[in-house]
Amino acid sequence: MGLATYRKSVSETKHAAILEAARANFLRDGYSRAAMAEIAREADVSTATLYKHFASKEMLFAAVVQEAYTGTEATILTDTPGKPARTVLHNIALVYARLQFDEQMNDLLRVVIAEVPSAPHLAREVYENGVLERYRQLQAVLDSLVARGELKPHDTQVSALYLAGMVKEFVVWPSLFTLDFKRSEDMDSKLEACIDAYLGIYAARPLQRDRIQENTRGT
Amino acid sequence: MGLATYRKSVSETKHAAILEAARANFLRDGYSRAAMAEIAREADVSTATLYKHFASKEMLFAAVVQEAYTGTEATILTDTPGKPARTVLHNIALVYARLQFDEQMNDLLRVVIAEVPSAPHLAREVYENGVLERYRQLQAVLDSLVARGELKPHDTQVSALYLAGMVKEFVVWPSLFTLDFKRSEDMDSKLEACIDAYLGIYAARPLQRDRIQENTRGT
Amino acid sequence: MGLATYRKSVSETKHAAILEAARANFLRDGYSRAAMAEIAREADVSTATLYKHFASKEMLFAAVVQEAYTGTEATILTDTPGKPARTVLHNIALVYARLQFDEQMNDLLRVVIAEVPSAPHLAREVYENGVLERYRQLQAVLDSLVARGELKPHDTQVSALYLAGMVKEFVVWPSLFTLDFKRSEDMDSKLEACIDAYLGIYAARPLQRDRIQENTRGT
Amino acid sequence: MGLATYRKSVSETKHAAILEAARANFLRDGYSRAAMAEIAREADVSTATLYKHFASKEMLFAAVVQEAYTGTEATILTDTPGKPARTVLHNIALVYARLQFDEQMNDLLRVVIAEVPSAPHLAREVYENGVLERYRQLQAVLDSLVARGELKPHDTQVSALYLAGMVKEFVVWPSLFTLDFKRSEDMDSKLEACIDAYLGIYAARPLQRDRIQENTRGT
DNA sequence: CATGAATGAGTATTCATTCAT
DNA sequence: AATGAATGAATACTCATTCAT
Repeated sequence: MGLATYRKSVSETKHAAILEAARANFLRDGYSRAAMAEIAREADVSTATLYKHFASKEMLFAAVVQEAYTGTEATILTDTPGKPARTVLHNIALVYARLQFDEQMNDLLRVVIAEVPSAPHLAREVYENGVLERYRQLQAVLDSLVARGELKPHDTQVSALYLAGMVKEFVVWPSLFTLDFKRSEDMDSKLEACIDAYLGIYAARPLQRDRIQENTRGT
Repeated sequence: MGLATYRKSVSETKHAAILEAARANFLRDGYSRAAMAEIAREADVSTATLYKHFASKEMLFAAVVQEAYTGTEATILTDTPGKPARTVLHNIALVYARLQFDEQMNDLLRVVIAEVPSAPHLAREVYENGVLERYRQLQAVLDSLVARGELKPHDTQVSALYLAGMVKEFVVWPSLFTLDFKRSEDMDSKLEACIDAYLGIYAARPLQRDRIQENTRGT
Repeated sequence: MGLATYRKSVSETKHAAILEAARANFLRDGYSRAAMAEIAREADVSTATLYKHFASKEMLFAAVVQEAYTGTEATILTDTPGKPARTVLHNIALVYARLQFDEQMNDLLRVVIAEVPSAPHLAREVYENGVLERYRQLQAVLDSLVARGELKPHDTQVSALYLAGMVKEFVVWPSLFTLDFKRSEDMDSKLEACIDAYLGIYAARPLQRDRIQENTRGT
Repeated sequence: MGLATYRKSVSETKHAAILEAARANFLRDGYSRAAMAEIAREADVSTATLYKHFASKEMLFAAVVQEAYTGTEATILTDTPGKPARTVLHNIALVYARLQFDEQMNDLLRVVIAEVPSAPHLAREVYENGVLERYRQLQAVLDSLVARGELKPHDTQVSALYLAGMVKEFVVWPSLFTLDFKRSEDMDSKLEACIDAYLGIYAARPLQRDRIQENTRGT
C-alpha cells in the first residue's frame, strides 16, 4: 500500500507539474504555438508521460482552462453587511481586478477567445461558468444591497451588466490587446469613478456632489 | 496603354479575390489554422501568385485587418443636430451594432486578439486606430450634445468609456465567445435601456420616470 | 533597314546587359542561388525577354562561361624574344595573376567547379578550352625558351604543369576557398620565388646562388 | 541501463546512417540540389528523425565535412626514418592520392568550394584544418629529411607548397572538373616524376641523371 | 517584339502523437 | 509505469519557365 500511495503522489505531482507548465505555455504563446514537447520538457516529464495524463493537446488545454475556473466558481464577489454600497462595490471591483490581472485571467480569456473557432464548446463553457457566474455573483450582491436599502429597487440583472461593462473597459478590454498589460497606478481611482457613476443611477441616496465632481476631469 | 490597364484591372481583381478569401479563412479558422494554399485555392490563384501580391502570411493578415479598418477611420459615429440626445445615441448604437455584427468586426477582433502574443504590433494598431478611434468619435458626439445643452457638462472622455462599456456588454462581449453570434431580437430594446441608464447620469433634463421603469424588467 | 539595324542594336545591347547581370549574379551567389528574375531585373529587361535571348538558366550560365573564355583562347601567354627566361616567366605569371584576380576568373572557376555534378560537359569544356589551353600556351613559351637556349632541353609538357601547379598554389587555390580573396602585397615576390625554383631545375645556366638564398625564408 | 544503452546504440546507428546518406547525396548532387527528404529516405529514417539528429541542412552538411576531416587531422603524412627522401616522398604522395581519390576528398572539396558564397566559414574551416594541416604535415616531413641530411637546408614552408602544387596538378585539379575522375594507370610514374623534379632542386645529393631522363617523355 | 503576371512543382522545417524497450 | 526516439502529414515559401495581351 505504501508503494501504491507513493506512486499515486508522484503521479499527482507530475499531473500538477504538467498542468502548470501547460498553463504557462498556453498563456505565453497561445494554443497553436504552444508545443507539447516544450510543455513536457518544462514539466520535467517525457512526452509519453504527458500523454498518459492528458490524451491530447486539446484535452490538456481544456484541463488548464477548467482548473482556472475551478474553485473560482465558489462565490468570490460577496456583500459585506453593514458597509455602505460604495465601499462594498469598490472592494468587489478590487477583487475582480486582482483576479484578472494577478491570476492572469485576462491572458486565459485571450487564449480561450482565440480558440473559439476550433473549440467553441470550451469557450461556451468558460462563458457560462466563468463570465456569467461572475455576473450572477455581482447580481446577488446588488440584490443584497437593494434589500439593505443601499440601492433603489431595480432590475439588478441588467444593472450588473452595466457595472460589469464599465469596469471591464478598464480592467479587461485593454488587457486583451496588450500582452502583459499591467494594472495602472490610477486604476483604483478609475474604478471608484465607475462605481460612483453606477451609484449616480442606482444609489438610494444621492452621492455627495463633490464626489462626482472630483472624478470629473480624470484621464 | 491598353495592355497596362488590362493587366492592372486583372491584377486588382485577383488582389481583391485573395483578400476576400483570406478574410474568410482567417475569420473562420483563425490565423494559425488558416492555410495559404487553401486561401489561394479559394481565391482561384496559385500560391505563387498569392505571394506576388502579399509577401507573407503575416502581411496578408495585416492587409485583411487594415482593409477592415480603412474607410472605417472616417467618422462613422456623428451627432445629428436638432435631434434629442436619446435619439442620437440610439442611432449611434445601431450603427455600431451593424458594424460589429454585419461587417464581422467581432470576428475580426477575435482573430486579432488571438494573435496578440505573436503579432502584438498589429493588435496595438487595431486598438489605436480601431477601438480608440471609435471612442474619440463617441466623445466628439457627447461633446456636441453637451454643447447643445442635451447633456450636463462633464468629463466626456470618461463617460464615453462608460457608455461604450455598457453597449459592448451586449454587442461585443458575447460575440467573442460565440462563433456566429447573431444580433438577438431584443437587441434594440437592450441598447435603448443602456442609453437610458447613461442618460440617467448625464442627461441635462431628467428622463421621464416611466422610460426607466419600462426598461426595468428586460433580460 | 534603319529600323532593322536599330532593333538589332537594341537587341544586342540587351543581350550584353543580360550577360553582364548574369555574370555578376552567378559569380556572387553561385549557380543555384542566382535567380533568373533578379538577373532580368538587374539587366533591366523582362523575364520573357531574358528567355528570348537565352532558352534556359543552364544555357545562360553556359553563355556566361563561354564569354569569359572567348577572346581568352587567343594567345595570352607569349614569349618575349631577347628577354632572359626569368623575366619572360615573371611577366607571364603576372599576366596570369591579373587574369585570375582582376578578371574574376577565380570566381568563375569556383562556380564552374560547383556545377560539375549538374553540368559536367560545361566543366569539361572549361577545362579543355580554359585550363588546358593555358597549359599549351605556357608550354609553347617554354619550348621557345628552350629553342633560345634559355632553358635546358626537357619535356616541357610536364614542366609546364609543374610551374603552373606551383603558381596556382598562390594565385588560384586560396581564391577558391575565400570569397574576395585579394592579391596580397608580396604576391610578386612569391611568384618570383616560384620561377626561381623552376629555373633551379630547368635553367640552361644555373641561377646566381644569392637569388635562391634571398627567397629562402619568406612566408 | 539496458534500455539506455540499447537506445544509444540504435540512435548511433541511425546517426551514422544519416551521415552516410548525407555524404553520398551531397557529394553526388552538391549542397543545393541534395534534398533532405531524399537523404532521410536513403538513410531509412523519417525527415523528423533526421532533424532530431541534425538541426538543419546546413548543420548536416557541416557534420559531413567535419567527419571527413576528423581523424584525418591526426598525422597522416610522416617521415620514415632510414629511408631515402625519394622513397619517403613517394609514399607520402601515394597516401595523399589514396586520401583524395579513395576517400572522395576531391568530391568533398568540390562541394565545399561550391558553397563558399553561402557558407564561407565552413570553407575557411576546411582550408585551415584540412588543406593547411596537410601542408604543415608535409613541411614537418621535409624538415625531418633536412635534419637527416637527405635534403639541403632550405625554406621548407615554401618548398612544401611547391611540392604540393605540383602533385595537386595531377591528383586534385583534374578531379575538381571531372566527376568520378579515376586515378589513372600512370599516376604513380607521374608522381615519381614530380618528386624527382622537386629533388632536382632540394636534394642534398644530385639524382642520377638517367632518373630524370626516364620521366622526360610522359604525357 | 516585349511584357509581367501567373504557375506548379519542389523544399526545408515543425509538431502532435505513438511505440518498442 | 516511464521513457525518448521515431514518425508522417502538414505548411510557408521559392523559382524556373510560360502565355495572354
